[in-house]
Amino acid sequence: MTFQALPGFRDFAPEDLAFRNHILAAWRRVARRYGFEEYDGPPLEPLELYTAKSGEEIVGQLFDFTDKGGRHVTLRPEMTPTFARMVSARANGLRKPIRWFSVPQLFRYEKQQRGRLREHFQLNCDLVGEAGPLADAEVIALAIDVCRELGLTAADFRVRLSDRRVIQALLVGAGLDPAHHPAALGVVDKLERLDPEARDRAFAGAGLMDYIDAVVDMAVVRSWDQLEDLAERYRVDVSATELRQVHDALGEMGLYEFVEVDLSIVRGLAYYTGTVFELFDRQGKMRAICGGGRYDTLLQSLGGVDLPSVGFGMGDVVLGELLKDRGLRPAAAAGTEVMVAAVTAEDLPATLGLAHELRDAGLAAEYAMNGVALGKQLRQADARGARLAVVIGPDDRATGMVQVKDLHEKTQVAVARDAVVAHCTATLGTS
RNA sequence: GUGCUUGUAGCUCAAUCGGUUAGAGCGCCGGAUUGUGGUUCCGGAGGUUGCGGGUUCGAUCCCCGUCAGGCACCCCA
Repeated sequence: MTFQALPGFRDFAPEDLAFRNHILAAWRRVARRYGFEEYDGPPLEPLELYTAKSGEEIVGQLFDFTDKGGRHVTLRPEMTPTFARMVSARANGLRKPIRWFSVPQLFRYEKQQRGRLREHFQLNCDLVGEAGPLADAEVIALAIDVCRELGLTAADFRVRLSDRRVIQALLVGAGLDPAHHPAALGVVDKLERLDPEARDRAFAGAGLMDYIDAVVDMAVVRSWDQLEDLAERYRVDVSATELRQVHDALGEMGLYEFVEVDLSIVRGLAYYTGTVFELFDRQGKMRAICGGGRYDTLLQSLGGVDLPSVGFGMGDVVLGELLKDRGLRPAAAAGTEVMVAAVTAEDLPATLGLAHELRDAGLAAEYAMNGVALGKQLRQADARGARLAVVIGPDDRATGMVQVKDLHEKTQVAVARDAVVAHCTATLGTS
């Protein structure tokens, strides 16, 4: 009988967990750098938390079941409802703007594909209580800096920046009734993946055949000039003030090269009210690394407090694939700092004593348990990444000395037994 | 959930038209080396060819089913 992990779920062997921790540590470093505080909620939530706003349809995408108390529960598919609940309950007492982040493991019952599993870790950053465009720029800058922190450059990824207020103004200018905007946004969201024929079918399916040109014209806007031309053609006032301010603010931060205005970005979720953005790899062969935007009415509808908000989510799967693709997967950290080696079986008790003293001093120490030849033990020391090896033989014990080898510098010195721990601590501390 | 496609050692791959005991590199283990490491040399372990069934004298190879991965759809955290 053999077993394997469920489809879409991952085992994390030490090498894999080291990589995951590498990503999550970068998330936390950068979020704290921006003054964000970490929170968490339950991984299991009442099903109603998600069906209340999204409807029963999403149950098909959830890991839900009935618990022994008869409650209908589900593994959390997203963090926003939990976040809304927690912030709403405390909003009156929290100084604004509220900067909170979380690194939850989220679950979704969907057929897995590359970059999309049934479980992933996601950095969630939300800034609540500030309606101005600098809040939008702040969270976008955070997302960019996470990627930079991990070694990615402007040659590797970009932010595609848009604003639903601008999109909707253009659609109104083209004569499209606001009631049809959600359908139009739904088509725009997948526009770049469709060939002309499929595109026409999508528009027909949405009942928007008469607006194909208008919607496509809007979606191809990549510059201020194009935007102004379009606004002029529709004789509509599209100042795009907020979008320009977000863009300018990121430029002031020195992040201009990472950001491109792109009105084809609309985001699938209905609750975005202003700025929307996504991070993509430059080659455009992967799914989005990160997505987010402004949602000024969501907290009101979910938690009852009326506060403007902006935030994003960034998963570990696509990001990890991009890092691996760019050779940015770090070498595994050394597990052992000092290998204590015994020359003969009679020396083994002495190695046990020294290894434990080293461990008490906070160093990662190991010794060979199976009495293999000294050369073998030193080879093990290399394999384990140890910087130092301490050799103890009968001669050393007779003289009260040990031999300390620096495996990187290829040097060896005799050190008094009583001074070994201090010697190792000093050597490792200065490297 | 639907369609297409792939599945050989821990990893990357090979195996003639369906034909003898399924091979190689890397990795792993051991030895050369009984007080000194990464190189080198020698040796070894490791396979129900994803799993189950069918066709055939004979199946890694052809057919069916199933499981898993990939791609597309659906959906988008």
